Amino acid sequence: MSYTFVRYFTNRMAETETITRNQKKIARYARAMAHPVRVYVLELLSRQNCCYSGDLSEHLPVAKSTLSQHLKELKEAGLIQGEIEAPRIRYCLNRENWKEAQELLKHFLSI
Amino acid sequence: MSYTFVRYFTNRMAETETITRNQKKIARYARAMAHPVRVYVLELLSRQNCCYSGDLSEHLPVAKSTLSQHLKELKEAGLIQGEIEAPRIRYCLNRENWKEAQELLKHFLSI
DNA sequence: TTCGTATTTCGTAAAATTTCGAACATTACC
DNA sequence: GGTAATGTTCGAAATTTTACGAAATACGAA
Repeated sequence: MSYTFVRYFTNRMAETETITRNQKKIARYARAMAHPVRVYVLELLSRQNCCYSGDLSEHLPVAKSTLSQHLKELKEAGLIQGEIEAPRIRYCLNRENWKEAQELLKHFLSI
Repeated sequence: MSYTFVRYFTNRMAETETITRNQKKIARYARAMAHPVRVYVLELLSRQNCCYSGDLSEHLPVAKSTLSQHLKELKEAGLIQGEIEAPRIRYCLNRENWKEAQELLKHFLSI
């Protein structure tokens, strides 16, 4: 059970605050997924390992600067990471955090 | 497999628009879950069937009007519903839409 | 009918999100 | 050193979100 790697306070409310750390994390990840463009990007990245901003820009109906903004937010949420490669930047999922988001959200949805 | 009740365009991109209907739905549900208070409420409701606004208000560190606003957003997202009962209002999950959210998000997270 | 309880809606304000085009960075190649 | 290719950051504007207290609503009970 991979769940054992994430501690859940949700059942015991084992913290002073009524809203737990995990609930805040869930909200944070959900916020990152709260835009169609970002859902599209995450879905693409979890299917094919990596992609370039240009690939996305070709298909998505938003300005490059807008796309860049969304990528920045996914990066700030910890869900993706970008590696500079020549004139381009290669974006990949941040597997570790993606896994945490999976576990937290799936658990949250399964209660 | 309950998945058969939700059609996924995510693999085939079977629509004219690059962003699919389901990706928009996922973003919409994620947005509803994008605040700690709303995560708390959803988690409580999926654990115990129903609750009253007052119960929540007692525990959460927000003004009643703020809580009411969050409940309204969950209602607008289709995730909860409120039934008038005496002077109070009893909030429950909207099981049908909650199930859709579960299926869409879990599938999205499992790709 | 008047009062108290439970909760929402309104008005308002601050902060965050979303979007775009223009300007700026970085590197590869003549 | 120029120039093209690929992206990001900046500046600005519109919209949305979040939050609160005060006022309004709805209803049961005295």
